[in-house]
Amino acid sequence: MQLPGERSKEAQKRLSHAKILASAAQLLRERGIAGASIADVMKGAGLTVGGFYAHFASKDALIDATLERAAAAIRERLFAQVDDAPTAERGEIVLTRYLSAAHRDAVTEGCPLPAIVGDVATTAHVHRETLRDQIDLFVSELEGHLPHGGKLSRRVLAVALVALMYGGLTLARSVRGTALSDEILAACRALGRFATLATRPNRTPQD
Amino acid sequence: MQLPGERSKEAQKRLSHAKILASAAQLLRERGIAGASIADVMKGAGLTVGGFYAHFASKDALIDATLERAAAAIRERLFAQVDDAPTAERGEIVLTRYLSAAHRDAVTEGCPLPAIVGDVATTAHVHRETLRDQIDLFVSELEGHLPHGGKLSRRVLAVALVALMYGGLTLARSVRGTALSDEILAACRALGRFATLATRPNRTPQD
DNA sequence: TGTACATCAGTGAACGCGCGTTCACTGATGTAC
DNA sequence: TGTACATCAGTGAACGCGCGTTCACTGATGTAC
Repeated sequence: MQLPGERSKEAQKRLSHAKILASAAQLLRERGIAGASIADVMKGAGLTVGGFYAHFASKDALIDATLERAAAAIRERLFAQVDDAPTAERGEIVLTRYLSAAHRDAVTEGCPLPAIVGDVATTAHVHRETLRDQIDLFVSELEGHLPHGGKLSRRVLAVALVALMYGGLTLARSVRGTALSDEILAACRALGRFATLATRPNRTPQD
Repeated sequence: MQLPGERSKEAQKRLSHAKILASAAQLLRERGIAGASIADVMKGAGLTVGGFYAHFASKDALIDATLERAAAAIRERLFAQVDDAPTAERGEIVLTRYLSAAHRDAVTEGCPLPAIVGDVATTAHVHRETLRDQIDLFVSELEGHLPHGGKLSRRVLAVALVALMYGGLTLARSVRGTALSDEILAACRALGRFATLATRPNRTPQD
């Protein structure tokens, strides 16, 4: 007999699937595509290598699924409660969260872009479409939180800010532990703040 | 007898060394660290694998040397003749060159950062110091071409612009062939232009 | 100038290693009657 | 309810592959006398 929520064969598999994705999400962000080996991902899920292919058709499929998942997770955290703030400040809030020392240091819980984009730009072309979709989602959601009426259109500003955030965070992580790392985060926050606020200098916030 | 400029044993070795570095510079930028295998680098130099270790102590040493070389080369091209332009326009010139479709597409002759930074941020920690030095050189040289008196200090603006350029170019390459790719370049140019020009709105260019 | 020896850049096969993927097998769960 | 069979998630060894690195060897160049 099967109580709802108890382990049936199906439920057990779904649980394993979730564990694999969670393990992959951590390892992918921490070590990149090549560094997140299937053996390590499965070990992190409490399973062994061979079982992987009952859940995913290939490593590529896992990476795509993990990228989508991790990107959705960071979006949720970045934009959480942003609507509580006045429109004019929302962009800066997102920017400050993304370009924080906390985000730089908490690699396994953060944005997956730094671990993915470089490889996709060079050799991992298979993930281009998935990546494009996730960048689009990020840009669109950010755009929705930016004020109208700046000198740069909301779309242009959103696209440029995503590039600035990605670039700043990735550069800061690449020189982690040096003074330059903190400097990069601070400078990108400053430029971003300047762009989100000063683009609409003669306007009264109105919502 | 040995004419100057003729092939002595030493000169021959120096020539091979240069060929290896040139081949590595191409492959590194095109395929990243992992994609630039020693066998392929040596083949590109017209040599075979085993000879590599007469020139470099390890692959890591090759990557460091190549990164320095390629970074110096792109700096030279980016800042070429910039001094001929008025101070106020110099930042924008560099920005426009870096964030051009031509630079995005000519991967093997371009900036090495997109091929390197992501890996150094995740697993290739050995190259952190070399990378830091090259970022520093890039920032310093850019700073020297920015005007005084903006709302952001020259240093802050230079650091942020490097992050914006790196981020924009790498993102644009990662989604190469899509409409988003061109959009990213254009948006980053727009933000960069806005920051370099509009930061000093009430000043007369004076040099 | 000629000869014998030393040097060493470059060759190419071999090494150990970690990877993604495959596959015969196991054993708990699910189904048929 | 009990029994025989089917299913299939997960195991763990094995595969072929490409990698960085090593090493015995080659042969042209350089040196000593």
